[in-house]
Amino acid sequence: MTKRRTDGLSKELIVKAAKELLDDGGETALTFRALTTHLTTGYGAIYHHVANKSDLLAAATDDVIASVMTGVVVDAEPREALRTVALGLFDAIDAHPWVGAQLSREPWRPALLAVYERIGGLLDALGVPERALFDAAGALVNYVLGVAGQNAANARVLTLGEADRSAFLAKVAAQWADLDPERYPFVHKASAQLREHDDRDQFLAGVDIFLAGIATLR
Amino acid sequence: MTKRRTDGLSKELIVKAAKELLDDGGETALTFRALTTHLTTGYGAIYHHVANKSDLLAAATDDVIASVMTGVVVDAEPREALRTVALGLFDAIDAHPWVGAQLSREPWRPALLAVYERIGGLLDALGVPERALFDAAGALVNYVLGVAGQNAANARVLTLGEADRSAFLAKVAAQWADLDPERYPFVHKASAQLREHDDRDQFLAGVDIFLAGIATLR
DNA sequence: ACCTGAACACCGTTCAAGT
DNA sequence: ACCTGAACACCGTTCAAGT
Repeated sequence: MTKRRTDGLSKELIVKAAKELLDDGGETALTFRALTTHLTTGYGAIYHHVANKSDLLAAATDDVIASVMTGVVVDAEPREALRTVALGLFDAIDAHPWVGAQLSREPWRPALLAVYERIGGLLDALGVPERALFDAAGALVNYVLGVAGQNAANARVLTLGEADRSAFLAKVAAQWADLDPERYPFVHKASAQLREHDDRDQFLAGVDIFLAGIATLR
Repeated sequence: MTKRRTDGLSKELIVKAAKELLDDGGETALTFRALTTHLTTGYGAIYHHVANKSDLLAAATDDVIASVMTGVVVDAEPREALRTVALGLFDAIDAHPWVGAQLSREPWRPALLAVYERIGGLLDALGVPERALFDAAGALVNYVLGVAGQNAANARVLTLGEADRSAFLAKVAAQWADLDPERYPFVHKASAQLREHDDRDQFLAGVDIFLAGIATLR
């Protein structure tokens, strides 16, 4: 009954609106009701362009990953390029935490395909022998997505309730420190480092451990 | 109006029922309605023992991980024990795919704490220098959970629609093979290995790459 | 203290009807 | 072909009322 859209709707427009809702309010903010308001349209119009919510989330994820994959410069030598690509993914998922949960859902989607291609290609350029290339790429991709997803989960918790990162870390670190050193020697000892650590640095340290391990495959 | 429970309800009983629903029907099968039927009780009775659905999922996850951590034998030398623990987690998440999505949600929960303690302790026993221990443990835990989660996502897809694993892998491998070798040289080449690979073996190969990388930190 | 179940405020998705 | 919005079949959660 209200006025009809004059400009045509499209999947791109819907995905763009979905990304805005997700970035602003997290995964729970993406509802078809919010979308219809945002786009001043009806449910059917949206369903005419996307199959369902899952399809919409996947398309939004593809979008974010694709822009990382095309945006990152890789004219550096393979080792440095790998670190750059990994950091690019880390930062993108940090900026769009909802991507983290999505990536592990449908590994055959364009998003992950591009990631495998880029990382596999760079490992090849690094001189990893062909027989080990598939396993090495799989392991590295999974590490990158695993950490990034975990980090995104933390980011989600922070935006929801907690005041700020350092206060949150201090709280968890205090819990770790309070644990019985007899039963939890490692976690107890690690509490100080937990409080002070930088997620990005630790992520990169892991990438380096990986690359060092891969170097032994030669 | 129907007859009242005579035996008392408890959080343990609720968590047990939740695990059964999750194992049988996946994440979507866990609803409070299904729980009330399963336990022949009302909503309020459940909410009297658990705070909300998220709390219930976390408790069920803690349960699964705890039984892996106590069940796995670790009198082997550290390197072998690490592989055993990693495989135990992999198999548990494979058997309970819903755990995969949960683990990355609240890293300060008992479940992840126990994992960090075990893996950190074994890395310590392996001789990783103290300054590198925190980063190494973080990286390895994230790798293990990342792969396991990804694997669980695949398992979820398989139980939902696809006939069987090899048919599914063959389909995705065919898609990879069809890609333009100019644009996707790595993925195109890797399609044969994708079709034939064993998830468990590839997972262990990744753990070994990691341990090799960690060995260089000495 | 523990349990019951109607009710509330949401969801995703469908579909007859419009242009 | 594309869009509208009422309606349907679900959710998680609350809460007055019971024992």
